[in-house]
Amino acid sequence: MDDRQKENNNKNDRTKERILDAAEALFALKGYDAVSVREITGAADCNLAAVNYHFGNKQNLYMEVFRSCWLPRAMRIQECFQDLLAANGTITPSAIVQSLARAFLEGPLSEEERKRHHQLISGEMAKPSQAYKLVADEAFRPLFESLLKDLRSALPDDIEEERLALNIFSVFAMVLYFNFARPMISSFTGRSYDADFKGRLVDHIVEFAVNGLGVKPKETPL
Amino acid sequence: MDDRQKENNNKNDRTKERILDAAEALFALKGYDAVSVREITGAADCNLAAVNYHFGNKQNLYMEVFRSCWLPRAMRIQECFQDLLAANGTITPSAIVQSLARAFLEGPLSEEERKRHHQLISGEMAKPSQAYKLVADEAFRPLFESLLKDLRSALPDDIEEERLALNIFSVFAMVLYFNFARPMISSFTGRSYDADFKGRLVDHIVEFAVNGLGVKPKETPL
DNA sequence: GATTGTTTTATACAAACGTTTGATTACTAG
DNA sequence: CTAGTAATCAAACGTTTGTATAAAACAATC
Repeated sequence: MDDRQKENNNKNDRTKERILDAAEALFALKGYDAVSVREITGAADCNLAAVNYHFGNKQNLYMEVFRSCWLPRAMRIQECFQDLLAANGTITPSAIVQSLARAFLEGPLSEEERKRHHQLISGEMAKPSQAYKLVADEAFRPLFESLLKDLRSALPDDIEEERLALNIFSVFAMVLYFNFARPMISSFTGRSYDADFKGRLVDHIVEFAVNGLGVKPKETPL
Repeated sequence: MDDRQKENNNKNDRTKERILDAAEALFALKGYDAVSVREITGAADCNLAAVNYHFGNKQNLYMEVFRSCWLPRAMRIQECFQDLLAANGTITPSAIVQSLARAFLEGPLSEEERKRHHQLISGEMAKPSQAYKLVADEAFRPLFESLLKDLRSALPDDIEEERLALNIFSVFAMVLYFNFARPMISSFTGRSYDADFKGRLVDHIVEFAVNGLGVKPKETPL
């Protein structure tokens, strides 16, 4: 019974996963409306009707891309952040910011994955659909809460809650912007996003944000 | 001759401008591919063929929206920034950041205009088209250069060029993110984007960024 | 008032869209 | 081998898409 089910799923998922992969790549590249079902099934090398058979309709396929492609990757990034932070020993503001920046900029994703990941969410933030709620609830909110907790423990107790939130958003802003605005940043600085430059960016983000937090907690033992 | 020309243009531009306005609103709301020519001409209350008559095709209309709607507004924002900065007297880092943040967050645009403006450029950064080059060359680059010059004069001479650029990007990151991610920020903080909150955001950006710049120039006369 | 050039109109077109259908193939279970 | 289920396929559905066309309406000049 188990074997039957498993083999069955494997067979089913063969084209189903090819469709998901092709759909994700195309949706990331051109956006939902600019991609046709024929384009997707063409890239996935399967029949036109396969999308409706496996996913019901185009919208469901789009949602499924976020559910089973985007979210797991977001989880991997977040786990990478947690690991980096844990490996850092004590939880200081600079350790938090650095772990976050590294997880996003040079984290577990391949360059191709990072591009897809970032382009998908860019499209969704520019023009939110149903997928936005999914992503906000399952990825953004938990990461936000986790950062809130970490930062609260690393900063003096008398800091107000709203200021804490704004600080987190500001760090987010930099991390996401340095991913989001890659073309512009590369063009204006004349530097490509190689390992060197990404390391430089991480250093900058850490320095800028740690100063920006505006408090000198225990991490400066002077 | 003048009158004839003028009246002629007025007549012509009547529907032409209605189309531009409707197109901008719809493109901002739903993105290029999700908007049909029929939808636009319907909203502009004119004939279907008017788009092709006045603009040649849909793509040209989209470009014209950026050329004659978006760019002038970007100029107004930038002028507002220059005015605020000039009114501030001496050019200090905090004056620069504050002027920039205020120009973008509470600047010359109405709330509706700001929404359109930001949504149009979000879509273009998420999936760049020909319009991106126009916007980068005519708006982003000049503002960037202008900020570079101002900041250079307000910071010590020994600061390296790349660091200066990264600082500008970081300030940009915050200013744009606090516009870009409004839904998320409102949802997570429970605050709506009223005058109060926007003032709070400006203060936060200034404080965070000025500390982030990490140097204590003449503006702290202590 | 006829003429000329410009704008608007109704209509048509082929192409592309998402989705449905019914036949056909592949595979499993009895 | 046969019955039955799941997956694939070619073909077609009815809409909607962007664009083209040719006639009508309009405005200004002579």
